[in-house]
Amino acid sequence: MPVTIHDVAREAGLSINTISRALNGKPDVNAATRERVLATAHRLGYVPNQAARSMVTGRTGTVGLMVTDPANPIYARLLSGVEAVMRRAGYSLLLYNSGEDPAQEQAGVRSLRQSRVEGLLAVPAPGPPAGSTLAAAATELPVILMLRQVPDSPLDSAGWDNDAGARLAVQHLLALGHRAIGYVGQDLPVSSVRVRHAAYRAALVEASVSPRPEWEAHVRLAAAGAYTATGELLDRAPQLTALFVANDVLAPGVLAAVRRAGRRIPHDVSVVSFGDLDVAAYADPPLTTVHAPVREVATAAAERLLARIRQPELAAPGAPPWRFTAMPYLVVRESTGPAVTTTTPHLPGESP
Amino acid sequence: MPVTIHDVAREAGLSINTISRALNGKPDVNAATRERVLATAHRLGYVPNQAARSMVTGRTGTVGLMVTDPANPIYARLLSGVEAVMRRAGYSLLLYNSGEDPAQEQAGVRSLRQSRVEGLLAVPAPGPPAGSTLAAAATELPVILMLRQVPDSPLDSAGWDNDAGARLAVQHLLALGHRAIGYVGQDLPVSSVRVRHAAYRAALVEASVSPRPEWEAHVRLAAAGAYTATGELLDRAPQLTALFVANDVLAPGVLAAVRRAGRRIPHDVSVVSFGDLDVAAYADPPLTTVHAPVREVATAAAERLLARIRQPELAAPGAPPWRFTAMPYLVVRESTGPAVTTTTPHLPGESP
DNA sequence: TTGAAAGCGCTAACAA
DNA sequence: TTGTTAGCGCTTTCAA
Repeated sequence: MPVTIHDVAREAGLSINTISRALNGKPDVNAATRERVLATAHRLGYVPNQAARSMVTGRTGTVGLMVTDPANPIYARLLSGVEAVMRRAGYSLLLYNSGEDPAQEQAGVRSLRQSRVEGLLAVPAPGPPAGSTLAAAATELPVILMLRQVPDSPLDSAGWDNDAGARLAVQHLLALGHRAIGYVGQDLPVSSVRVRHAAYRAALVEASVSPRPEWEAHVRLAAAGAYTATGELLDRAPQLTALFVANDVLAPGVLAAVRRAGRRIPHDVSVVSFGDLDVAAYADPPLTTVHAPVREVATAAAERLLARIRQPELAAPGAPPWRFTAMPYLVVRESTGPAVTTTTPHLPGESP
Repeated sequence: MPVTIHDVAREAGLSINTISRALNGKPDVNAATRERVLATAHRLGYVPNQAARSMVTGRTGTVGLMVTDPANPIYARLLSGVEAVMRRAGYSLLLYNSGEDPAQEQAGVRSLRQSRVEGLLAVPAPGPPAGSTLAAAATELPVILMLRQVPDSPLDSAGWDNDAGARLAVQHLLALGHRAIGYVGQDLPVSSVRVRHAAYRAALVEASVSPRPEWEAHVRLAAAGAYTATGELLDRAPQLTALFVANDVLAPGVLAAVRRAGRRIPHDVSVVSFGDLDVAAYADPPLTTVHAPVREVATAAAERLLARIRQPELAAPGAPPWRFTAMPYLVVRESTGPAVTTTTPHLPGESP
């Protein structure tokens, strides 16, 4: 249906070969001829057929991007960063949403392989078996994991240091004198969540505080779930003077629940979050949060993928996988403050 | 490089034709043969080449999605909704970000046409000339505009009623007794922004309030810009008792600026926003906002595109374009309250 | 029920 | 500098 190279050839009175050469900027084309070809192609509205081109070149100029929830601000930013790098490199982006579902992930990999994407950037869905689909895909094309690690995976991956980031948050609270520090995180069996949770516990232990299950809330849904779960948490463990919220998307719900419980932030309860989305800076009070360098990860992953596409030998068999780990850092705002010691009698003249 | 249908044919001792028929579920294939083909294909890890298939069928099974900023939560949701519909229909999604730049939009359309997308869903970039690239594309393939209208465009489009939505917001403030109502909106020459702005003014006029330019702030960047601009606005027009914020992404900045100016919400300044993103529900105070039915628009646009792909005759030449207009509705939360009349003396016993 | 052959639109040898 | 030809992997007639 659309205009083909034959149409241009006929119209310009040349062979299809010459059209192809002229349009692709190949040498050995008379300047005047090239001019004429370009003009004719433009006049006819000719746009080359990528599929036909791919058939012969073996290259599709397309990479796949698989995320688990494109509406999540973190993935939206990730997508935005990846898209920018790929567009500049002349690659198209085929998007697929696994929705945290391994079966969808498998379907997505198949779909993307049908499209002969030259590489794949993926946030792995939870298992079981975690990462097996992506590992299988990696035998056929370059695959870069993003944000979540798969245990013992030989695949390239880019992310940030969830352990260090979570410790930063908890240590900040400890340094302020807090001991009864609660945890609010997602209930997802993926590495990023697990690592932050483990780091929270480890940081407590290192400060000689025993982690307690009843100080923790694991929520399924985002903001709404966090609201409910935090309310229950504060009922269950009223002694908590601080909360580590493992993900910014939960933070608004947590803040609302704390206020609903009649506790002031940070005076009664300090809150540190993880992510540093826009919401953190403009929450009330502005959230102290661990900045997650999303853009950095997106750019690094995308560029690594481009490098692997261009130099397949980068992934020598048996060579250790490439790993990019961005360092999160703490952004102190106004949702954290010194622990108010309620067991110590107030000094004279001190306000309650 | 990958396994081809020939490899499967050789391995199974059949012709490529039979392989194709068996794999595509065509009739007239012996059950045992089909079984053998499927097993062989699976064993070899055969995945059909979509490009080759497209060459002969003329269908690519791909649609294009062009947005102006995938990191914006509204577009992220839109993308998510579109992806869901397309995935269920067996279509792949090719993503392109115009970044509000008409030149990029043009490059994107070209790229997507090279990929022979069967249809295009697009949030039009601002002009000039607004929509000309998309209008040109529409002569070649089904195009559905989303969220923004292009004046006098013959293209199908889906969005919500920005005029009604903005009026809902302003009338809510008027009904609460506010008269000095300010406006904070983006500085983007696109219909959605313009319509909300015009509706704000119209609603004031209809209530016999003269709109004043000094009551308005038009900001370039999102939250950060809103913070600064709102601060200036409140300095310039301290008499404002309410603000209509034309876009949720600006709201956090506005709230922060209002607080920074020492004004309480809603006691001193009421705030209504537009969008109803997560941020609105969990802001402090929870934002009264006009709910923008993003998912509804995404679904409607995607389904319309599918319908047009399947039945090209839906777009009869000269027929009026399809238009889907979802109705926004007001969600009253806690950021709005009655106007406190400072010029009227307090009644005895009334609290200040 | 299966096979042979044509051809989708294009690029890349190779010839002229 | 330009034209001719082969063929990428697949589906679709048409024959067997």
